[in-house]
Amino acid sequence: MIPKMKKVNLSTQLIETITGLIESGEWAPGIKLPNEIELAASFNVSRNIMRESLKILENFGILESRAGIGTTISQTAMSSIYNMRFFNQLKNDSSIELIMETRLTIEPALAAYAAKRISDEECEQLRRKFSAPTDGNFTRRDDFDFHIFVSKCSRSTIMENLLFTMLSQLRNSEYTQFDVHADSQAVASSYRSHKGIAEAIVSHDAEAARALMAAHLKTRMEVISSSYSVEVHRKIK
Amino acid sequence: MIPKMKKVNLSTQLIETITGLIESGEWAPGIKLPNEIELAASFNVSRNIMRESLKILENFGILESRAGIGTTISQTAMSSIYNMRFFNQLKNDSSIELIMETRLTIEPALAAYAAKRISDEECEQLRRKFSAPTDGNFTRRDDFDFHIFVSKCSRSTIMENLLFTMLSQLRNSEYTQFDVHADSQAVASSYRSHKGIAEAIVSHDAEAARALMAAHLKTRMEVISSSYSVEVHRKIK
DNA sequence: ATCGATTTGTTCGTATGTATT
DNA sequence: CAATACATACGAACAAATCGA
Repeated sequence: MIPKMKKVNLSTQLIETITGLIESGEWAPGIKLPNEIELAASFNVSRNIMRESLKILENFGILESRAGIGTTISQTAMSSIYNMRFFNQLKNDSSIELIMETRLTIEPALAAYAAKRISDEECEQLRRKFSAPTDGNFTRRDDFDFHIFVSKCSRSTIMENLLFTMLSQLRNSEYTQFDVHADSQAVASSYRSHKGIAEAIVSHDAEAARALMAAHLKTRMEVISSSYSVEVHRKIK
Repeated sequence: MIPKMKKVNLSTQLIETITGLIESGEWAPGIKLPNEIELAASFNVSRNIMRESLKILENFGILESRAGIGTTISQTAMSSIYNMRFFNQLKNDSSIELIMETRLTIEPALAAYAAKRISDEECEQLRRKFSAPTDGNFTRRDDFDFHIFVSKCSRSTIMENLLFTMLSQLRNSEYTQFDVHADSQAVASSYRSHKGIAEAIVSHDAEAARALMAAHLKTRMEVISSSYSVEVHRKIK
């Protein structure tokens, strides 16, 4: 098995070089960069490659380009670089433990906010989900949908988006094959947990929703870590 | 006052068009795209513009390009698109209320994890911070540093990075001028809170650290919302 | 208000390296 | 090994935006 090195292309190298220059303080926020042609020359690449890199950095909010003016280093460059690193970490290096730990922190709060802020229409939707007889047809997709629905009712969009991103990671990860729902007993247990949480939310009982969600996630974490302690330590994707 | 419309350039439009095609299902994950020349022709742009857009989408993990093979839509395209949207929201549209609500959820947990996982060396650093006489010289920067330091000790890097990003937002926002630290009484109060949290952490008392951090943030939120109820509703930046 | 200088935005043509067959 | 298909990269040019004289 070959390590499968990915050859980094020029623009990726350039991006790292430039962010390094900014972090080291050599390129300070606010200063104006040389024009693209000079930049390309000094980095010894073509203007097109230079532009690709600048575009990506602009996309992250690190640089700002305006026609006729030039390119400047954003005043918020430092925080944008952290933004970028956060994004890349979330995309590539999130272990299942980290994700579950984060879920355990934010989801009980999301359930509590949902109980306080859910609309009447959303209550109706939530009731319908659990009135229909779902005998054995409870899938992992239903699981994701439930957690996402609750988070939407919370109106706390930062955490909602974070949860969505993490759940998408889990959905795409190797971990899915070890999902507790493979076990039919766990399926039924999970379904009951969801039903309990939903009831707490529609009756606007924030503290009950919080406690039930915390208990639900703790149970799932224990099942995962006890059954698959080895595999779980592997990184996602 | 002119609305200051920024002309969207071609690659930005292209990115939106392509993500739209993927979200609508027209371009499904896994399928191979036509080569760059054909793509550029069908979108009626030049190859360089096409490449700039593809590069950015590749950077977000939505597309995958390999020389000699072609460009394919990533299997994780859907979650990557959400990732991208989350990132953009966090970067541009986070209100102070949302940020503070999120901080109130994650920071007590981070303090608790820090109490459990802090190293001896970090304990020493934390003690030093509060043994020195900081008579009146407690700045907003110290405030940020304290919260960041605690989050680093938690070893929960997802929440740590999220917090860092949010604090950077606050630091760069208009809100800084309304900061509670303008009030010297609040400065002293905030410093005492930090000291108490630090003591709980170095003595590995997780629940005390959690409770003190929660109380600290709640106090600050109340000060902010009572004193500056109008301004606070404005978006950041 | 026009003109010219500067700089990014955009396009085309061409050459090179890499992977598949 | 050769042919093919493709992304990667480079260079030169024109268009459009901005600013200052």
